[in-house]
Amino acid sequence: MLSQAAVHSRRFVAEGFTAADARGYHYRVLAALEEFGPASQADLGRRSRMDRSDVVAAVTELEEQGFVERSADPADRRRNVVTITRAGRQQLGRLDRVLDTVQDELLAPLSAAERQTLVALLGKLIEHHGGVPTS
Amino acid sequence: MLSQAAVHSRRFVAEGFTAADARGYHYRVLAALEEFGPASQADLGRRSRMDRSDVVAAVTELEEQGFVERSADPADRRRNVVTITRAGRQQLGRLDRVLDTVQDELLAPLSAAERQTLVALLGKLIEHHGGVPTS
DNA sequence: CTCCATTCGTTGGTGCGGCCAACGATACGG
DNA sequence: CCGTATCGTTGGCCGCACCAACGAATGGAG
Repeated sequence: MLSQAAVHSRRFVAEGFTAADARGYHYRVLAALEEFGPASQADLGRRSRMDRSDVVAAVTELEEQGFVERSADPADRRRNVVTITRAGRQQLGRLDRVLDTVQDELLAPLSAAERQTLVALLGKLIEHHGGVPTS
Repeated sequence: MLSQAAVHSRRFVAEGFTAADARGYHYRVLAALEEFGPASQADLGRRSRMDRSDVVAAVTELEEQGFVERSADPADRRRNVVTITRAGRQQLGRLDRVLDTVQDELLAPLSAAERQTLVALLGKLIEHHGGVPTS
């Protein structure tokens, strides 16, 4: 079952993330900022498939850690423009490395060809169900 | 990413389960009881990979719904023997059908051969990471 | 037979991910 | 100008997974 495999995945990811003092939401926000550039929080939510309220919490925490900056949007005073900082990019790099390691661990029993096949199949599933292929 | 696909899976499963007025923990307990017969709660936890405390809650709820019965074990007074009832078996059947439907939905974009491949690959992952292949 | 370690059920708490409702403030279209 | 929509924010809920601690009971070592 997919959920079964996902449990192990989750556990590995959680391990690595807590070691890096971060959570999934943090990574998603940072990744979205790096990929699309500064954005409003609502945009971040849409891009990262997160609820607006969860974006608020994540951005606040990232701001406290100095990984992003919040500033009012002069063009639309409802919006906050969130920008990734230099430190944020470094953190993102760390988390990326964590994910790479985790993925290696997770896919350890599979050959390179099998990994490719698995990724392709999962990609098909995600795409079909309206997912955003986040690498 | 595996987690990505799992999200959709989770959502589908959750939908179906809430429609059937059940949760994942309930299904796991019922399935374990059906497969291995009456068992103590600690055994259920080991078989279903659940924490003892979560087993307590699940069994209590299943008992309220009349799907299982709790009775003291005369041979070991620390234990409660949990038994699945007729109604419980019916509920398990319903949930099994729900899962079948969900799986079809989830794997819709894949051919039969692809599904088989995916299942095989995931099975490999789960087994390698010490998982219990729960169908 | 007496301790000691272990097991069992139970209670209560933590954390993460995902979601919803409501709000005041702002923006925008008719 | 007024209604509608969007944005950030607060606060809450649920499900899954996990941990710590407890009293009661068991079982093995001495």
